Amino acid sequence: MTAKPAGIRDVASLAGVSPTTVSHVLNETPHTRVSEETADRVRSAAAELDYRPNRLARGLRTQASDMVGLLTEEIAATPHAGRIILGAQQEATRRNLTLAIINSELREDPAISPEPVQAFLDRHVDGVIYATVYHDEIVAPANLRTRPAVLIGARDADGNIPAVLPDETAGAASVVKMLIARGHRRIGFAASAEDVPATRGRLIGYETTMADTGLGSLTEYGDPDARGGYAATLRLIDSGATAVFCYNDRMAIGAYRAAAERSRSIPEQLSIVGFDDQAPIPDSLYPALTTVTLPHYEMGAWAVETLAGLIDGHGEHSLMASHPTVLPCTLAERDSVAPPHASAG
Amino acid sequence: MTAKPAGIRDVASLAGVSPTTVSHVLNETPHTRVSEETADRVRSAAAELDYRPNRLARGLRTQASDMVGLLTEEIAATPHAGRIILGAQQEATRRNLTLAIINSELREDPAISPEPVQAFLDRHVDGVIYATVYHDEIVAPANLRTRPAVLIGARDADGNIPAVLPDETAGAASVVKMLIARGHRRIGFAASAEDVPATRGRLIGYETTMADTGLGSLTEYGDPDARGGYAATLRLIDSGATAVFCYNDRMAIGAYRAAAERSRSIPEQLSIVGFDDQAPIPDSLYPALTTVTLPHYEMGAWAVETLAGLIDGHGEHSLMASHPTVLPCTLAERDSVAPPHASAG
DNA sequence: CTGAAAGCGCTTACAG
DNA sequence: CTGAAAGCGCTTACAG
Repeated sequence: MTAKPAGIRDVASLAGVSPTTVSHVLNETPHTRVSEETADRVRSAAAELDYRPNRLARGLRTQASDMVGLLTEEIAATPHAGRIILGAQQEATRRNLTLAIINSELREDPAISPEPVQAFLDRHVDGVIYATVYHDEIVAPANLRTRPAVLIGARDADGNIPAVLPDETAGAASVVKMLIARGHRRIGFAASAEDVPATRGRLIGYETTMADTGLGSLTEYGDPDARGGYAATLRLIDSGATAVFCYNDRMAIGAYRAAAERSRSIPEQLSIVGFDDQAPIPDSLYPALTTVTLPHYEMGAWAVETLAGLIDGHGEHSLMASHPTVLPCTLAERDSVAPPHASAG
Repeated sequence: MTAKPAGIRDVASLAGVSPTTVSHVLNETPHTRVSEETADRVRSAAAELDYRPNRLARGLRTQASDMVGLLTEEIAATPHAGRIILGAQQEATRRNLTLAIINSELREDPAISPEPVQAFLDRHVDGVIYATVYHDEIVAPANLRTRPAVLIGARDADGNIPAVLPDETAGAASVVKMLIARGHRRIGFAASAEDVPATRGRLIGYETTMADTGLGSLTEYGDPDARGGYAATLRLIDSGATAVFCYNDRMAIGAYRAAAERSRSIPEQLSIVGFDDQAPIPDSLYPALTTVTLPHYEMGAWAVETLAGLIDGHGEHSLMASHPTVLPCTLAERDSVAPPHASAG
């Protein structure tokens, strides 16, 4: 019963045709006419034997493994990595591709290490995705250029590899606009002084939106953690802010503490907004934190989709590579925002 | 220059030997004597051509893909999944295996879905790992039994598949022992009423250790989130607890709030301990939360190691399957524990 | 509309 | 100590 699984010749002999014909029918080879009757016989033979083509054998022959490699930079370092992987995996399954994963160490160096890439190439993956969340630009090793590739979270220094990034600036702008629509005027920003794309993008989004609306900006810097958010928020409250927009959710944790210390109830007396939608923070705070969700799932899916296009040769490669694709961050409204209490400012 | 990569025959002709010999040398085939001189020639030819054996071709021939599949149940649902993947991936790389990942949906049903397993089998993976964090027991689909398999986070209902689990009970016990060693007597447990292995194991660890030490247990139930921890801790404080051990870190967030509300400073007037070491909670709280780290990385690595053993046929399969392997949870001591203030109790 | 034959790049009895 | 030959399970020109 659990004999060895059926091969293409088993199907062929059961259907009374040649393996060639079985291959044509099952793969729906274009420009190949097979009579409907024959095709039906082949299909039922395949079904009866529960024939599963050996993907390894096919790969050897077609020089395509139907496998894509995802190289994550220090997967464990970011709590969001899971959603990138999930997006990539689901899109891969949708396209009948298998997703292989290798983790590489987090590195200061903006150059991608060639070893993990080589491990994928040895596997003859059809393409590779490199996912990072820390760099502006990376420089790809030579061996990565031998195959279709796509970047998540960084752009290619040489401008040859398509990349996808979250639209941090628009995300921050949407927060400020929402706060203004609710009636806030004195909107403080608890910024991070780290020099990474996220800090710059969010700060720009905040500042330009404030300026565009004729509002003065109110920025205090702190470390991008609860302690930094606490200190920055204290100063922001003392400067008369009715709403505090935090660089990230971790800072928002500290903002809540600062509000409690200054006896400001949230959201009635102080509105707070975070960024990242980093589980379990927003739902662990009381009231639940209004924040911004990063398009991690979407970036993962985009990467596989784009890679598949490159592999199939629809490569507007150069077009895409010159302008990184930017995916929207979406506002996740929960309970930490209300109109300002006193009409300050 | 970027001509097609060297094949085994290129190496063979450069070294002046047959492909057979190249294969023997490079794979160090046992029971095969090749003169050192010839072997050296082969190795330098391979190095010179930067020969990388085609793993697909080898797999077709040897009927082994050197690929293992990791099936994660709703990878995105758990913030810990990343470390399981990391452990599995690193152990796989160490063994020259490739890790493929497929996510399956979270299901109430304790039966593993056969489809994702089939997707792996079509790929001819050498073995599959099924990782879940929610079930007691799972029932494996028939197609999983055709290949070496290993479970993370659940045991096999039929007792045929080796499994690995965190030692929740011992982890909880170690917390209680530590608290007792610090001088606490009235140690409260903020428990969860959810019926999953983790809730049961931690409660048992708490209760038996208290009982073994002749201490009465002090348990309050709540939802396993910040709000639940808040309510339970309030009751625990009112019952005179000098230390509160929370079922998980999310409850500990609420415990901190409860302590603030009752004007108990942490850790001087109230010690708090969590469980899970769920980033970014412990370091986002002030003072930083002492908690328990789950062996996620280790379970991932164990799974690949065990699977590799099964694949190579060192299968004490049945022995292992009957008794799930249990890996220790380790105490992560930070700043939320101190000796009790007043010698209560 | 269908099939015989070659070949993808390896490994492995087997023979010498 | 070394090599010729077969074959893993497919796909794909090519021929008819």
